[in-house]
Amino acid sequence: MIHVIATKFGALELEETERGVRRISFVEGGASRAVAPAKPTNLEAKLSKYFQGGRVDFSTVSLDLQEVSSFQRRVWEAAMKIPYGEVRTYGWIARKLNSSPRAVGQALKSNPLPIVIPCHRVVSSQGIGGYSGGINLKTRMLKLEGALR
DNA sequence: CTGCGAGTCAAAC
DNA sequence: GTTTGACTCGCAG
Repeated sequence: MIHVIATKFGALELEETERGVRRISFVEGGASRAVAPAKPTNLEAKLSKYFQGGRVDFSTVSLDLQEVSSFQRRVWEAAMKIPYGEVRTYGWIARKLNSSPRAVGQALKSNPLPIVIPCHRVVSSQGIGGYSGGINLKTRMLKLEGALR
């Protein structure tokens, strides 16, 4: 089941199964393709609330992750523990997992569930760091959460 | 302050 | 086997 919803950061494509959300991606070309679902799912309701600036807890959302390495899973789980409005550094996660900052970045890059897995809350110790959806997007989401000075 | 080198480790080649 | 990062730390200029 695939839905496209409109947000102020562009259209968002969601793929959900009976087991949970499988994939989230930002869609090129803005919100024109957005379709209002007849019956918004729990996840869609949370996402629209989030993009309206609401403090949303995604930790209860059920996930349907496809085959991934155990390392990726550990990094994503660590990222989901970062509270709303706060940030951590790549090095912070690396030390927690006995890994290295670059490896953490690699795992976050392949995150299939932006926002639900808040990879945008992971920043570099020297600056904003990177983001697979574009640094611009990362910055705006952190501002939305009030996590940026 | 800025720039460079080395350390690091999972993934990609 | 080698190279490449969404990094970090330390140390020169």
